[in-house]
Amino acid sequence: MGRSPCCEKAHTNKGAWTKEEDQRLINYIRLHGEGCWRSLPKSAGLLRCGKSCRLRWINYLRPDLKRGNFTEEEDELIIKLHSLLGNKWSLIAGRLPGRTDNEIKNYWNTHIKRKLISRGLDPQTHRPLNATATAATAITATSLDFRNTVPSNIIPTENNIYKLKTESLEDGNCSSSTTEETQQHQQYFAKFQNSQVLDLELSIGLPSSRTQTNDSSLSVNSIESNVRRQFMMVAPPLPVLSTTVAPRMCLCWKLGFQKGGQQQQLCSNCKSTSGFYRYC
DNA sequence: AAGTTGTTCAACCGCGGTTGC
DNA sequence: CGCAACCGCGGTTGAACAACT
Repeated sequence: MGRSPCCEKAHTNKGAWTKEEDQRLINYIRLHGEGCWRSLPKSAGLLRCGKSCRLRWINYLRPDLKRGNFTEEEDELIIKLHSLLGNKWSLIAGRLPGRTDNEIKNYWNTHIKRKLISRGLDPQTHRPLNATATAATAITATSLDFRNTVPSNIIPTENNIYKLKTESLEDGNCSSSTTEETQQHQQYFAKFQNSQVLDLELSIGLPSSRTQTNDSSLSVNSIESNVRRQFMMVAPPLPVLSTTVAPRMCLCWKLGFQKGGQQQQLCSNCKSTSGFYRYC
């Protein structure tokens, strides 16, 4: 025996909400709070599916919604977050107080896509539209977007750990060749080196089968496990961050919430005892 | 003024993970 | 343990409106 159905579809309204329906929903949530969407329509006297009530409240009626046009700062933050998270609208919305995932998704599709194209960038990959495939994969790896294949400059080591090949960049020379690919990699890494953005001893690791299935950290409701899952969602079954070689990565700082030297970037919110760095 | 095309965004749909029975 | 509903998410749709011809 399973649960009983949430609503009788034959007796539910669809389409645009009326002011009366909105008011009923607002009044009910003011009195009883959010949640229990299944029983809400009946209790509130609404001929709507619980799912529809939830959507209406979250996307339109919630009192903390910002409304109005997006600011330039919000635009840039959305672009930055999208380059890291992909189409994870709810995660992106979590970083923009007063904005909903639906609103950001619509805004992305109607405005930001065009904005990026006008800048000569692919809105999905954030790479130059005319970039070569090899250069693109290098950018992909170093910007921690693992949705594509591991590029040739990421070299496998033991235990499924992949390392970025950087030794040829330390003295500014390429020991193997001066191909266009290498030059592009050099330029890209040099940019990071100059701005002290990334520790080039960054390692990425493929999650082992133990980590994926038996690691107790995945079964507990910890932030660390959530972050692991989020990375995996962005990039299954591609690499997740490994902290075995100290990839100091604080997203507060990466997203522009913090300033200063790299070692000070790891805010207390981001540090975890297991060595994994949180979103915060 | 009327018709056509483009844009916006609220709402719906279907899927995957979770949870109650 | 398996089934079925719940919940939340991302993709898509379509009505309303604006801009253009």
